[in-house]
Amino acid sequence: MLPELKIQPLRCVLAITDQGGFHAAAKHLYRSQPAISMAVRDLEERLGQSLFEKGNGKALLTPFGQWCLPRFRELVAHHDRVSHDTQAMASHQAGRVDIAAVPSVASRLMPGILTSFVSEYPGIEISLQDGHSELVAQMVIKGEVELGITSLWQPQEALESTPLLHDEIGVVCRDDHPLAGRDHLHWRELSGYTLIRNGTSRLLVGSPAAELVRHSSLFISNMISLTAMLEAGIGITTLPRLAFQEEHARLCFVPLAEPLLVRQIGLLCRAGVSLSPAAAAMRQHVMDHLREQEEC
Amino acid sequence: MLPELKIQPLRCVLAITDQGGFHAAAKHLYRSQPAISMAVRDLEERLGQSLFEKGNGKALLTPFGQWCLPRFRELVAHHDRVSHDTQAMASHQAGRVDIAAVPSVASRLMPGILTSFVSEYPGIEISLQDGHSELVAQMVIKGEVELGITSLWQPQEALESTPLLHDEIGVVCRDDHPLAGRDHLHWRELSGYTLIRNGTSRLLVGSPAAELVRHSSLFISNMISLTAMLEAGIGITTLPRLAFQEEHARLCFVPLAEPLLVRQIGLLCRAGVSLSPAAAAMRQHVMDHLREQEEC
DNA sequence: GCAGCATGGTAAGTCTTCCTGATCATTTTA
DNA sequence: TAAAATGATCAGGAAGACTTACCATGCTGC
Repeated sequence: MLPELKIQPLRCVLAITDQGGFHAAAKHLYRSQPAISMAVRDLEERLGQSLFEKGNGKALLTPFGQWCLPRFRELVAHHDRVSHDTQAMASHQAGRVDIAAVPSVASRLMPGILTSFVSEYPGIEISLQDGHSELVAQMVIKGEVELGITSLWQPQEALESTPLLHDEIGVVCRDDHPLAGRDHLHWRELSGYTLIRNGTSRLLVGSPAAELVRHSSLFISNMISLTAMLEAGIGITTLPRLAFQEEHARLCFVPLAEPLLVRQIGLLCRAGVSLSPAAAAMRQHVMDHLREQEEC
Repeated sequence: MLPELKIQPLRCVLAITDQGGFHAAAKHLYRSQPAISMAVRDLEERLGQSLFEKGNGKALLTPFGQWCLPRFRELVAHHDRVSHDTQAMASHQAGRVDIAAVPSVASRLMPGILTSFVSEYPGIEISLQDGHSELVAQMVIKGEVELGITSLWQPQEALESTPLLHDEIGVVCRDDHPLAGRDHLHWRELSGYTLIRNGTSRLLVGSPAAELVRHSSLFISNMISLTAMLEAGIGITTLPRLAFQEEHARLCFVPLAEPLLVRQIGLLCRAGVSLSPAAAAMRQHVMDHLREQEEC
């Protein structure tokens, strides 16, 4: 019942009126003039009414054509808008990525990654939030964010994970601590010192060093409080190297050599659901960026 | 650069999500299932991104697809709206006609014409205004109205006229006037009576009866005033039969037989410009209506 | 007045697009 | 495990759209 109006013939009508003739329209649309004539004739047959006056050699709109013109113009404009937006979205010139990352990654890695990303894809909106590793995984699963960067704990059904880098665990203490200055440590050397647990301490679980955390009675989750404690010389703690804030002059990081503990940092996304173009671009960018950095 | 999005493939995408699958969409659109697959694939290639998840046997939108869906839906809805409105306008189910007519036609003929017209084309808006014959012609020329119904004076370049009916000129007088009751008159019989001129008196110009109006010293343009004068017995006048209001019981109309004077009532429209669908329908309706009435 | 140049319309041939019918690979259901 | 249903793929044919070439008409300038 409803005739299917194609966009091109409508564009022809607009071009004819705007350019003032069939020939001019043809040149403007990079078509031959008969193509324009035929498109118009076909459209007129579809509508059952003439759009242009016949007979006189000029291209004049009929009243019906005048009535149609603004509607056609609107529809074509709408089409072009959708086409343009869709194209931009598909080609990573627009869009939005929501990312979650563990605090260490968010503060140490993301700034560099995002700097180059925004310069490469200026149109993409980015939202970055941090949370501890389980929270990150949960947000990805629930779809609150498209990408998560966190420690890879155990493989989960609903998640697809890509390893990004290894982050070694070490001991953090004040620079006047007896252990400071060593270039590596055995876990047994820590016994006897006050160990402050933190959110990353569970990385020791399952290793010989788990013994240490069992005997620790201090737990500080907030990183700022933790560093304050360490700077005050209250005790020592274990941290992945990434989580260690180098800008604290009085603190130093000593890798744990025995057991050699690393946390695997990886990129999470929902399994089975493909990413939005913007997120896919971000994922690729993160991987490229880290691989590049590794090579340096 | 901008890909030309055709409406049908977009409709396919909507149908797939709404009907919950390619097969269901195919049935819904009266197409074969491969047609749907191919339309989607083509669209995806055009956009450079997938709209549906691949691999798992189900039709699930990708995030990009989800982003596109509402935009596609809007565009298709817009298309259908334009298509529907255009169709309605073209098939006389909607639209607008502006008409001008001389007062006699507006009050005596138009009511009957418009009654049947509005019942046949309920969607068409109508505007009717009256004015003397030259004004009607001017309004048509200026494009203020599309159609005019008036006395055909002299053919004009810018106007295309179609004769509709003949309207004979006669004498109007009070029922106790010596001339009342006659079934026709010779112009000479009027001499000696007080003749009141009116807007239609110039129809006598160029005929032997022109002599009469030259000696008349009363001119009344307003029809209500004129009839009041006639009812008061102040004098007689000449009028086309259509302009004679039969509902005035004390007035009677006597045709002028010598000279036999008629005014030609005709339909005017601008030359060289075709009518809007609604106006074309009205024009046809007016002609049909009067031809039908003539036959009765 | 007539040649030359513009307008748009028409016809035949070619190329592309779109659709169908049959068939396949995979997953879900009984 | 057989059967049914999903979507993907391929070959062939119908329909559309575009191009080249030509025609009819109206205006313009000498």
